[in-house]
Amino acid sequence: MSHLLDTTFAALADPTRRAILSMLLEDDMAVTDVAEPFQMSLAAVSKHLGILTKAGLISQEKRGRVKWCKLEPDALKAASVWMQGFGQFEELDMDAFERFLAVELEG
Amino acid sequence: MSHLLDTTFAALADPTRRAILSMLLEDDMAVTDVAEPFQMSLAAVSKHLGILTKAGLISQEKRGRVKWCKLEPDALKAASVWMQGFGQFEELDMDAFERFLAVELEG
DNA sequence: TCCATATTCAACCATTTGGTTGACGATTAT
DNA sequence: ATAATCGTCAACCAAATGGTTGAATATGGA
Repeated sequence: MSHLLDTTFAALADPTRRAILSMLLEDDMAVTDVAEPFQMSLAAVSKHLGILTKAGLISQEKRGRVKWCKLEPDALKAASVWMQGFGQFEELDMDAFERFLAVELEG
Repeated sequence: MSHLLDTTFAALADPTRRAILSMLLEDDMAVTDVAEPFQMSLAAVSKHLGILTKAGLISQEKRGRVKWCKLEPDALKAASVWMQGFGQFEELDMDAFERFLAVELEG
């Protein structure tokens, strides 16, 4: 079972985290600025950013006293490949899909 | 915020549920047969199937005393469209993506 | 130096999640 | 009619999740 897919999909399951990813699509942001539009504490947003970082969906780099958050879209590749296998809605990359299933079943 | 994406991604975050989806890719199956390869109780698998059903990823139809489980791949469409927006790894359907972001931000 | 800003940490809390077990209802077979 | 099979339900449990608050750390500016 792929721990990678576990953490990726779990990270994407939360609406706050998806909103954060959408925000980072436009530009890199500091933690404080990421937190601003949300009605929860800074600490809570910081936790969400930690989860996104652990999932590899973003990276964080500290410059001075501010920590910059940057989208890492490649991290969605695994999940995307997995999903493609189930859809008639987009062209099917069956080779990539079966490679992935194999990896996941092996563990 | 899209409750649809919440439930879809949450459903996909569990390895047992992803394994079930892979099994159903080959053919429709009865609940008992779905449960057979797993080392957990039938009730636990039944719960997983309930979660997949609620997420729309599978459907269940009772014929006689056996309940058949069937993959519903279209349910992945929303999640797939959302993910496409973040990838450089596949051709970008930016129109569909922005429509989706709009829906999600409205709520 | 002293204060403000940026961020995390630690402890705590309520809710959800993923599992168990045993009893139960529905259906089929003997 | 009785027994076996299919599947769910209800109650329970431990662990994970998503949030809070207050203190702590690190850096930058006056």
